[in-house]
Amino acid sequence: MGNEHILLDEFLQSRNRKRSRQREEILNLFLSSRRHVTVLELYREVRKQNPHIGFVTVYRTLKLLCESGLCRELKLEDGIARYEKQVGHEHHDHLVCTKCGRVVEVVDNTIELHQERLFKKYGFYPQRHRMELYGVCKGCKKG
Amino acid sequence: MGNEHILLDEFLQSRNRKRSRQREEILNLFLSSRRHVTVLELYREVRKQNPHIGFVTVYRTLKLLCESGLCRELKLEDGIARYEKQVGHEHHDHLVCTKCGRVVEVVDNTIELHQERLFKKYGFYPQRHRMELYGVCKGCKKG
DNA sequence: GATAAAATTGAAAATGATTTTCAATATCAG
DNA sequence: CTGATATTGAAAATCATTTTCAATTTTATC
Repeated sequence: MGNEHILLDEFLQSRNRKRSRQREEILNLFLSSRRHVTVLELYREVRKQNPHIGFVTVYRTLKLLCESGLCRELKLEDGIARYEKQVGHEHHDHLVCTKCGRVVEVVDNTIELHQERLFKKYGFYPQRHRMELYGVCKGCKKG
Repeated sequence: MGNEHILLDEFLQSRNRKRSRQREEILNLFLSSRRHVTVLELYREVRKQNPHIGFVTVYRTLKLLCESGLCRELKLEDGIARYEKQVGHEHHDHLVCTKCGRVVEVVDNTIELHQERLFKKYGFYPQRHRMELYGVCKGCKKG
């Protein structure tokens, strides 16, 4: 059993919630799916393996994974929720190709620093931020 | 007639589209409404003045104003479209209070510069970006 | 000014992602 | 094992937004 399963179990325990076969399977497929997966994409994977698991359960499990800290929800311009693994992944922002949809994860420490300064400047207690850069990637510029 | 009405008319002309009483009224109320107005908020204003103007017309007119460059659509974490005047407003990002919903417009040239660098670094042609900072404002920290 | 072609309007219905409902089923502490 | 409690899944509800379409308005042209 992978580390993530242990973390999920601990989370469930701590909240008086229960394990289930479905959650195990969905977590497994989530972990082996591509980054920035949508609910529908993951559901299709799940259904291949176990057609008895419902769409709503995938939805709910992804939300649960976000609560547990294993997963992070990402909403780009199209407004559709995408989910990315959190464990073993540092904070990062996203660079998105508006032609092919490719998503690159980026970090810039100077930007991070200046974001903190903006919070301070306006007297805000910082919680989180979102930064997305939209452009056309190398491949799509040529094509 | 304000400058914005002239700009809208020119835009409509250039696209073989037509002026209308509704568009005039909606533009007026949009211009005098608070920044970051939602469709519903603006619709309520519109209805006060002219109950015959429909909800969908307000929707469509705001989209039209965005096309014309008079207006910019903004989607924060809640996913509800908000609209802000573009004319006479420089580019800016948003600092949002997660308690009271207050929105502050911010600019940081260093951040802008480093965003450009990120585009360059990954070989992207830059189109636009979105940056939102979420925290708790001074007033809400005390309360 | 009249007119015809084309765009706009508004009410209702459709859409599409997400959430809720609820009865049946599964989990787990004791 | 058992009862209390959580989860499941199908269907229905939600909610912002978009589309449809017949009636109306606008505007270019006569």
